[in-house]
Amino acid sequence: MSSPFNRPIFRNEERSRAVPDVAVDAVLDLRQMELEHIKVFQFMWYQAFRCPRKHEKGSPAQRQGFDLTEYLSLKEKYSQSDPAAKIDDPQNGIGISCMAQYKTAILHLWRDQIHRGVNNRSRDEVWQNSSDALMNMVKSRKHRINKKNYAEKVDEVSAPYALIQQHKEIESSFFASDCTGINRQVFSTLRNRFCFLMITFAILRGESMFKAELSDLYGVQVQTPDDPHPIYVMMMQISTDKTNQDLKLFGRAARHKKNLLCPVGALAFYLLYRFSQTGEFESIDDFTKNDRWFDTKLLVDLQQRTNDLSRVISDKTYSDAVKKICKQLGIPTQHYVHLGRVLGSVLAEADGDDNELIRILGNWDPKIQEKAYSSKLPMKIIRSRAGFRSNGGVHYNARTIVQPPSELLSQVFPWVDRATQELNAFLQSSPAEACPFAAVFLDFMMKLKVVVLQDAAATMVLHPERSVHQLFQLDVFKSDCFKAYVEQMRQQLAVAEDPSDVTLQAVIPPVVDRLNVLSQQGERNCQATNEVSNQIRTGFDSVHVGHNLILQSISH
DNA sequence: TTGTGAGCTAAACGGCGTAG
DNA sequence: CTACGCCGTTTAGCTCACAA
Repeated sequence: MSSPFNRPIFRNEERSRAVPDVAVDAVLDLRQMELEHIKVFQFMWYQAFRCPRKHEKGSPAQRQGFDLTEYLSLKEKYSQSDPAAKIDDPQNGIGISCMAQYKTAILHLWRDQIHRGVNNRSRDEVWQNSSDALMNMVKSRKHRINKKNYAEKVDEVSAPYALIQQHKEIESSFFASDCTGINRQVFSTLRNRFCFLMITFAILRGESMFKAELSDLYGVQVQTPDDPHPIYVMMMQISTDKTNQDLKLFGRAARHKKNLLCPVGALAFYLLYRFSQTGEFESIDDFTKNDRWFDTKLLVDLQQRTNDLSRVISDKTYSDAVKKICKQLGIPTQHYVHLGRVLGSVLAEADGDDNELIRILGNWDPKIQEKAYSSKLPMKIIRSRAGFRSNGGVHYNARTIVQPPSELLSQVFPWVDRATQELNAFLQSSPAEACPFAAVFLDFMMKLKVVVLQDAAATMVLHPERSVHQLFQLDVFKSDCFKAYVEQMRQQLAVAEDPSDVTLQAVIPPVVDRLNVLSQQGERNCQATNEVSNQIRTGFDSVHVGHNLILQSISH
């Protein structure tokens, strides 16, 4: 990990080749002089207006720091622009975070100079308002520059929605069904799949996984008197994490209801295969010596044949795998290592889990979750504002499930199909290009086609007086096909008038589950089983029995 | 007493490259 | 093909001081 602050900054005077620190290096040009406001401002001004640096293809990476030539040409350029007019934004510039890092490095340097007695200026004489104004300018210009460059919007709004729809596909891709023969991908796919599921369902950070050791794992079995089956929870101690002061943090995940999504099962598979390849514990028969196995990492690399199982794998290893899959599935996202954490949090929110609990599971400081991860999908209130009960109950909205015939669909927004095809063809032929938000928008328009027809048909059925409106004089609504569709809608809506049908149907599967479980429990609950079964049978026999009775039966 | 922003810093990301 | 290093840049997210 390259970071400006992973070592003492100004300990050594000489510049070591091993120092990767960008901000520090940039500031190096200031080190030989006594810091004072003008120098600092010029330095920051240059940073604010220079081009972001990229790797030159083919040439070795070269550290740049303060480029005097570039500074002078920038100065020339901006001195010519009309001083009365607002200063132009650069085509593209570094962001506020980078500026903030420079500022931090400068203030460190200033303190260091004070400490060494080579500078006696106050902070205000080094960092003045004009420098702060520069910072504010960089901060506020981001939006303008994005707008001007037509920056992708995908991460701001849409990514979580796409994730919810596709997380099962992500899992299957990790499992890589083509790993049937002897294949060196097998190990890494099993490892990455476990990593993904664990991060998702325990809402972890990637690095908690990378740094975890086998000796951080243990399990807890929980069973309340009402539980027919125990819940087995896998616990992972997190001893090093972003910030954890003196607190010990945990990753927690239970065996998942769905076999394929189970992180504990994924771990079991991964370890089975790994041990079969490494034979690592076969030679350790003495678990009384901690030093013999405590350093063994949970996630290891077998590819490089370093045989060092205490080595932390690089985050890139995992993120590249995730990236590949996202690309393959056409998932618009900027998160890779973080994908599972985002996805886990978003899924929990969509399931209506309490935000406080999400924070606890994700080991989050309050407010960070809302700020950084919330899908902006508070489902409870959204359901309630859409006219449905906000807690409990099933979601039932009859008009939304009557699928319109394709003949009608093709007449609404006819351009969408063509545009989608063209976009797909474009993405296929030039995978390097990415316009994810276009795909998301087209997907939305596809859905709106259906909405148009469903709501129009429902209007015809429920509010026929509105059929005289100009809107409904459009060709599509005049066709026989549409009239047939309206009839279909009429039937569906008529059926749905009887809510007990709906609720009863929704309740049946859990009831059957419960019945099966009870009968498996045998004698212990024999009496209760009969009682419940009888009540439920009565429920099925009579149409008039509401779902309350059944729910009652279930909860007893 | 609770909420908030500045400050700081670790983690993540992206694009290049190399080794096995 | 996987793994991972390097460099530049952005994001995540905690702590603390201070305001409301």
